[in-house]
Amino acid sequence: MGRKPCCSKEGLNRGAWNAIEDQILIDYIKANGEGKWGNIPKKAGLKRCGKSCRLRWLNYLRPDIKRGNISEQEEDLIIRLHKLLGNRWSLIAGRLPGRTDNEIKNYWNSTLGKKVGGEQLKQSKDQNLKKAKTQSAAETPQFTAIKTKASKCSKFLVTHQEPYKAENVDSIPVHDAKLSDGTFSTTSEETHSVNSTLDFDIADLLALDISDSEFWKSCQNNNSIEEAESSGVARKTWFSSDQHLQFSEELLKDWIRYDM
DNA sequence: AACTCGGTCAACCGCCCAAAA
DNA sequence: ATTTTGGGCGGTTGACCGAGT
Repeated sequence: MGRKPCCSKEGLNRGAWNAIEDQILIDYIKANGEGKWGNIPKKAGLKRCGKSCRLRWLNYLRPDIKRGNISEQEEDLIIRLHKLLGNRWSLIAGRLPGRTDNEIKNYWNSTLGKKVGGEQLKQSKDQNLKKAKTQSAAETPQFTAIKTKASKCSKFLVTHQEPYKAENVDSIPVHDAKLSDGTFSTTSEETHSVNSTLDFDIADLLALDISDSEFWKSCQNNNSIEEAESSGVARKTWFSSDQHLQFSEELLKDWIRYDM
């Protein structure tokens, strides 16, 4: 029943890699490039499963890997992205050059999770105290993090969750959100081309949208987009006439690594 | 010195999805 | 259209290490 394993486990080394195995793998990938992981053990003469080779290379041996000493800026970005994307470690890692999903996941589980969890607990206690004191109407969260399952679709239907009543948009079709060259499909001049290595998916789009919470809140408070705009709150996301998602340079710089 | 405990992190596991057959 | 395969992902495990007793 179920899938057969990626390779026969018999006669294969397991556990920690040694320096000789590392060197064999490095030499092989330098000569032949990444990919075809299943063939590597046989061709390189490694007694390792292909998956194990892939993992060792991607998480440890790759030359562009940054190790340890996660800076305050990186930490802050991880926290913010985690708030938006949940445990989407590979997506989060994709915004942190040189960091791997495994490293970020470990860092979160060992350090940040507790830190953030502790702060959230404190904040929620403070909030409850405040609520009890003021007896004010419960503050309903308008911009909750949406946890999605990883999707590699190229076409999405994004349900619009913002209180954006002025145009009465219930759903925004986003066509060909990621084209083969990594750009967005739109005719607008406002479009920014993004680095083709980015894996833009539904969570990214939602994350961008949620990031504009200040503007949408202002819309709700002012009951119109025009008043929100004139009140000086910067708008970071919008939809063009053909209903393609657009986003400001400011927002891109904030969240996304990109090439202009 | 010996032991326990908790934190860290590399590695493994099983599942999922898309591409290939 | 269906099955198989390869690769990617998040969750979990277990070895290792340092601090505390």
